[in-house]
Amino acid sequence: MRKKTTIDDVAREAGVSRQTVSRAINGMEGISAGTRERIMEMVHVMGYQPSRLARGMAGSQTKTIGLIIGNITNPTQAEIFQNLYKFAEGENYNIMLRNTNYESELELKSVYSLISENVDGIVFLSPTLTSSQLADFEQGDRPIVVINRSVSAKHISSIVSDMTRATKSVVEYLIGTGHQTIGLITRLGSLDNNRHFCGYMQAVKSRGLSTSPDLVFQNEITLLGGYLAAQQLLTKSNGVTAITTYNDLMALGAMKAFEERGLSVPDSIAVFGYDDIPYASYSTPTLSSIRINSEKVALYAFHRIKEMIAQPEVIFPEAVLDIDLVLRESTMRS
Amino acid sequence: MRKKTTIDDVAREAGVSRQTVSRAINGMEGISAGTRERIMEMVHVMGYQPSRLARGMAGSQTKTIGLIIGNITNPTQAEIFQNLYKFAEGENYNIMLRNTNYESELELKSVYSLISENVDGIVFLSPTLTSSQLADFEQGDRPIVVINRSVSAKHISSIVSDMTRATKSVVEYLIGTGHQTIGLITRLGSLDNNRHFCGYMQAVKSRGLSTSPDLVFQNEITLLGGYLAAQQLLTKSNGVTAITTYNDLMALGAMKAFEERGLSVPDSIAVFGYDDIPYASYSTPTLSSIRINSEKVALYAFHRIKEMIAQPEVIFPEAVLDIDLVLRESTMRS
DNA sequence: TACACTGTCGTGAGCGTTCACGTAAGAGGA
DNA sequence: TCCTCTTACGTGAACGCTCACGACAGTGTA
Repeated sequence: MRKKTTIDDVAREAGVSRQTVSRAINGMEGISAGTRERIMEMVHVMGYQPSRLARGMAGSQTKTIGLIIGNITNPTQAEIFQNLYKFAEGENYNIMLRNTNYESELELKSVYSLISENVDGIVFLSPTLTSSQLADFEQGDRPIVVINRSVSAKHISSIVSDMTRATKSVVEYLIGTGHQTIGLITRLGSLDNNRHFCGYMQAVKSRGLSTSPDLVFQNEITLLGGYLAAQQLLTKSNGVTAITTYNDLMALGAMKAFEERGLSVPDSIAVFGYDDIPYASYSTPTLSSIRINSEKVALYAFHRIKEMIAQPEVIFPEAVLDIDLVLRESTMRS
Repeated sequence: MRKKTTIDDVAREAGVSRQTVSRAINGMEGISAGTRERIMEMVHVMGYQPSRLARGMAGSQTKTIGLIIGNITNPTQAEIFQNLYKFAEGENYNIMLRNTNYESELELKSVYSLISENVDGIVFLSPTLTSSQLADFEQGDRPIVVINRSVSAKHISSIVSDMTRATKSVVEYLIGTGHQTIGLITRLGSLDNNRHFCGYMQAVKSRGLSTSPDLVFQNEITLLGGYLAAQQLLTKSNGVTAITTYNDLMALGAMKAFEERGLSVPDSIAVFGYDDIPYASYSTPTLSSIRINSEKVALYAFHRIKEMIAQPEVIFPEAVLDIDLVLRESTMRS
């Protein structure tokens, strides 16, 4: 079993002290250009790589940020992770992932587990916990960035793509193209806390359309969830001619249910998704959706968490990101 | 800034030594039931959580395994990760993810970065590196489990779902239903190392069908990759009536290209996917595919890596997992 | 009584870094 | 010459655990 080379090995070989090697590899001041070069050369030759564990122990930061994610198989969340990972990797940061399956208990537990992992900060990407739950709990002063939720609390900062406004636009668009009865297929959980539902209600009310519990269907945020919700919708004869869904997966599931019942999309029923996942432009019919710039979301989140780590006392304002309506076949009126 | 409670805090409060607390929380021997209970009570009250960093420093293991993944937005890889995460979480193991975008240089770099992270073992889930590349490199004696590749080397063990055999079955099935000219849409990279291609060739040759470079198309393992490959296929008038694809994403992309050209699937051209992602049963037409039991793959990989960590000298045999043909509309002959 | 053994607990060292110092040599000014 | 300041290093401690011991009481055996 070959021993790992340590900073002491390098120091001995280079004929300097441990601390000088540290200064060299961390680009600190108080070292001459000559010695730095000599040390870096030696580092390269010996294949020395500093241990993250020891660095975390001794230093104040671990250069690791935790990411709590609802479900990594969700294409949008996966894409945000991928982008976040890309940025983090570029600055030698580490991402420690926690997959919670949207279970609120597990999400809370994950926060503590990440803290025991000594992460510098936590990014929260899951719609499960309510804003007040997030604001309430003790996170040991570690900065938290919450994506897609407005949370106002110390050490917590938000990055939101305004789903309420986006959904309002969607519903208004559907109304504008002549739809009078619009159904809502959304995620499980309290509706008060559901930005999708809120946007829907705002649009429906402002246009004076009828709102009925018979138009709202909740299920899991998956293909199957959308499929089941749509089946349920079809059991009610409520005259729905268009639906807005919580995300594209639910929309695609719903479209399958409609197809199986011989209902053509968009002629019999129009379907509007959310997230604009890659499948949305490959389905039949192609799916209208809301485009989220996941790279931008990730970039903002990464910058924000870094800022918060560097300046723990500063309170940062909520960042709001643009979204775009992408119109495709599933809502085209012939 | 509230200080974290350490093992010493707990020891002082419980009136025992540090080591006794360690014995209690790690379920070690040499401690009476009474003291253990008293300590655990105190641990709970004080909300003590051992630091993974310190454990890693002091102990021989970090309880962390690295996972090198080609692309987390790929549904199958995401699902395998999710399952691996589930098993790992259950045994208080940590997964450290590396997303490589199939770039071979990044994959090699990731191995070293994971080693500097002091992981106990590495699981490799990406088709990019060849078996010999994997077998060759120095991993500092850390055990490696490679999924979907046969590698025979010390400290490296394989879990494969036999893609060669599965693809052979697919092509034989297509031939059995009357297809004479079968196209192949597969990933980029050398074909020698491509198990999909090998299975295809075995079937085609054994049945005495024509094999031509005009029947093989390579592109990225994505929806777009499949779409582009299919477009290319359509430029050649090669009489293809069925294709087998490297995965479902490519199949779905290809189906879109066929649809755009007015070719109906399966009547004009049959399409067979691979992986059986959730969306395969929601597309129009639904997609025939190969089902991989990703939970089983993850379970095997996790057990294997644990075995290898525990018994570094033992050489484990390759594990081969079953696969199933799932027949759906995209290959139904009317 | 003397001895070995077993169960329960404590002690010191060490993991590989960074941090807050201390120190020595040389430059510059009065 | 003496003092101060700056540059370029080195030194000990600390981070929070585990590991390999050592110690001490109680029990059994000759």
